[in-house]
Amino acid sequence: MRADARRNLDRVLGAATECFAEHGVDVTVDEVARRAGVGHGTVFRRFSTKDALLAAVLSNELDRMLLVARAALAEEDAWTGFSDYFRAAADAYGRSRALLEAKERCRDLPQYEPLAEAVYEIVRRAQATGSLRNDLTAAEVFELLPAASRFPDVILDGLRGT
Amino acid sequence: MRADARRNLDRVLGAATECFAEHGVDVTVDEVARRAGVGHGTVFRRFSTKDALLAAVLSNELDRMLLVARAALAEEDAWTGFSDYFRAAADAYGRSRALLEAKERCRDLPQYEPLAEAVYEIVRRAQATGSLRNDLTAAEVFELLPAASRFPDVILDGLRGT
DNA sequence: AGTGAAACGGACCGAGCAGTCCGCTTACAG
DNA sequence: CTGTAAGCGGACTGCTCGGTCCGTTTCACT
Repeated sequence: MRADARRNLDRVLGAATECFAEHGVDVTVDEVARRAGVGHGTVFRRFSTKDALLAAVLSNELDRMLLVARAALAEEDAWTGFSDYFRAAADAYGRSRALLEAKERCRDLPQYEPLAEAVYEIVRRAQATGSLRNDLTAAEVFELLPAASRFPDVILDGLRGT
Repeated sequence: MRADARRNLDRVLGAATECFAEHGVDVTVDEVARRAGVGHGTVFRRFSTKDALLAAVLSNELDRMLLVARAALAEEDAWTGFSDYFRAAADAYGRSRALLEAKERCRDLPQYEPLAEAVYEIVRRAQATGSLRNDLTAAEVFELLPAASRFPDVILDGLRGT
């Protein structure tokens, strides 16, 4: 790959990450291209559709979350592991509008399955010790993330076991 | 106003309420017109822009919420009043995507100011008795509504005072 | 320096949408 | 019953946006 192509690819991915985070999934490809300092034809050469560009950005986010999830499982205290991961995930949602709006889109990504499994285990473990209330499924717990991005302490208080 | 015009106006408002609730603010005017069983020219004769149509629908929702808020203030127990209103509001958010997506749009409506005042008083009263945690402003409390529409009990647990 | 392939980007296309317009239809007063 | 103004709806316009194409530029290897 030519050096200029590589540089432009990086710029496009960076610009897309920022644009999707700030303006959500409805941001135009033109806006991404402008921020990257390239023509929008260049964006479409690397990512055949706007959806492919979004998928690439989401993919990076999921990769990062998977690392955090693995670290949470390594933590010996179940509640500490859960709340660490929960706060990190809430923070990610708070930083990116796209993550909120494209939650559904993430299900098709290859990273989704392993992340879902790790997260399920984080929740199961915390519920088994009684530190996390057990009247919610793992999926339900993570539907609280948007709210938790603004007020993590309130939500974590609500989630504590009896 | 002619009888057929009146009937069509009602149909359009009803269809718009349903469409905005189900599909959010991006639903097309054509879709609303189709559901109402009229041409879309008819919609635009009554509501000069799509935004005016949305405003009319949101207006109705705010009217309903204002009644509920007044009832909550009439309740003698502060926490009961608060949680009654909070549950009702969460329920409204759960039923309507438009309410979530157009929260900002509501600020310009005439009903907003009186509703905001009533809601502020509901929160202030509950915080004064210590039943509602007081490290959040009224506005912040109601940022939790989207999450509360799914899991009211979790959120209310998190909101209870010490 | 010269050359060929890779990369670029803006002109262009088509779809979908908000909003307009006008010839046709229909309710209702007299 | 009839005249007419209110009401109707679909064809049309203008604009935005995703995606394509191709003439021009740039890289990198010799």
